[in-house]
Amino acid sequence: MRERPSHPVKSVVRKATLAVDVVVLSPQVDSLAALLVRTPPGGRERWSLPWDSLLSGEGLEDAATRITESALGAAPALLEQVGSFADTRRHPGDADVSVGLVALTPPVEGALVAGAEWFALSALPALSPRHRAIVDRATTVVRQRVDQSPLAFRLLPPSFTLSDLQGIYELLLSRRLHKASFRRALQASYLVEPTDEWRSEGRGRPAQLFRYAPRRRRGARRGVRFDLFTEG
Amino acid sequence: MRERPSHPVKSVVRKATLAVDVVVLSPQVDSLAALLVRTPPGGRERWSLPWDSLLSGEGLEDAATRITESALGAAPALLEQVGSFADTRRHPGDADVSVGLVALTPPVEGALVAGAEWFALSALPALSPRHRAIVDRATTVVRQRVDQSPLAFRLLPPSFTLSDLQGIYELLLSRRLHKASFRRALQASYLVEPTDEWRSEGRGRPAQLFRYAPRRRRGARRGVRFDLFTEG
DNA sequence: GACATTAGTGACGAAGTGTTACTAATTCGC
DNA sequence: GCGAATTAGTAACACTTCGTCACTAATGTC
Repeated sequence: MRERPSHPVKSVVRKATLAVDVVVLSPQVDSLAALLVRTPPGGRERWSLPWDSLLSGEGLEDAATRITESALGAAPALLEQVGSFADTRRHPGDADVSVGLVALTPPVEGALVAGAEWFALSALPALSPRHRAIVDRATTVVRQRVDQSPLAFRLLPPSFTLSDLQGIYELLLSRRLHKASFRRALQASYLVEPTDEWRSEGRGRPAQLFRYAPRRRRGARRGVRFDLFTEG
Repeated sequence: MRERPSHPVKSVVRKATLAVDVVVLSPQVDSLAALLVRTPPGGRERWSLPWDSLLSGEGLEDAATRITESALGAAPALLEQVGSFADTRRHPGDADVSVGLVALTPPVEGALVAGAEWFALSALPALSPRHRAIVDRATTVVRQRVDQSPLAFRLLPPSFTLSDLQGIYELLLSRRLHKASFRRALQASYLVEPTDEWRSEGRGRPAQLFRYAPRRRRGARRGVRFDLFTEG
């Protein structure tokens, strides 16, 4: 049995080098894309996630917002933590500890900051092992939370068609969804409301535009589901 | 400051004081309980979560295991990260950054380490604001993951009755479940298998003992559910 | 033996889900 | 102009899942 000092030896909190690493995601033409920044010459990889140290007194989400702005030129629409990492996988700045966050943003109009570029998630360049792990964790977390958090709506402009929305869900889950089922479930959820605008994309029938307008629903109160213990 | 000759100054990763804070949970008589340790005299609160700094080269889960052992006298059955915290809420060791983890353990036989004690989650003593936030986050995370991860089974001994299991789910979700529905869903999940032992608790019909023995199921592949956007 | 107590199951109606097949409104090619 | 192609949107059916009720089963207590 280990012994605790029975006395006021106030233990000192050790210091560690700490990085905040952000996976900025946005929908591209036909895939989800992550924003990477070019690394200074001399590093092992040419690209990395946007990252920085935590400034003193700064919260994690504040730092992630600042880091996103410095690479994207705009603040993200939503931030979520995806986990912390302190194992031996190498960080581009050799940080002892990384806090990983995922930032979501709809397609951005303005130009990116110099040195930043979008890469499809399925075609990322080489990243440091820790950054690679953070990206993988981010995609897992996004997939897990997509139906408990309005993630998909943060990847779209304020008004969107239901086909747009379904497309985002399909990107996030990387599988096809059935149109009728998707709309019926959406209807039942009271998450969107129709606007009186319609959009014509060229061919095909014009689509009605909707906006995200969640109404408080009475609690679901479902039983346990013993869902996907399938650790994918 | 580290410099690379002939090149732009490589930004230095700042140091921060870092703590690993563990919420150790175990089922007590009729509630979930968290393990707290007595703080050295002089602090603002008399109790805190078990915590420590990260030793150099140590992974977060390794640290959490070590910290749990030092308060519980045994390793936890399961660990999960619940989030990191760097806001202004006070930590008992004034750490800049906390990484919070939740540790699950079935009722432990041996004695606790001196200075450690179980408290029902619903009747915790005063904790530092950051520790309070970590506990709250831990209960939320546990509730969210209870049907995606075999959390409940880690709070039980290797063999258990289905009523035991249902009781754990009710503790974790803090609501009553219906017996028939619970068993039907469990049946469909192929997560447990019966042993040939039975347990008689005194009154009532004896119950068959089961063990956790998940069989790989074919993927569920359900549509999107637009579930609980009800941020509790 | 009557009763209380806990374990375990069958079955019914309601709600939810996957799918097919349809109608609607537009552009394109001719 | 007109049919084919294309995209949007919906009705309806079969089937599954879920909440609930009502029951049977096996033990201890009096």
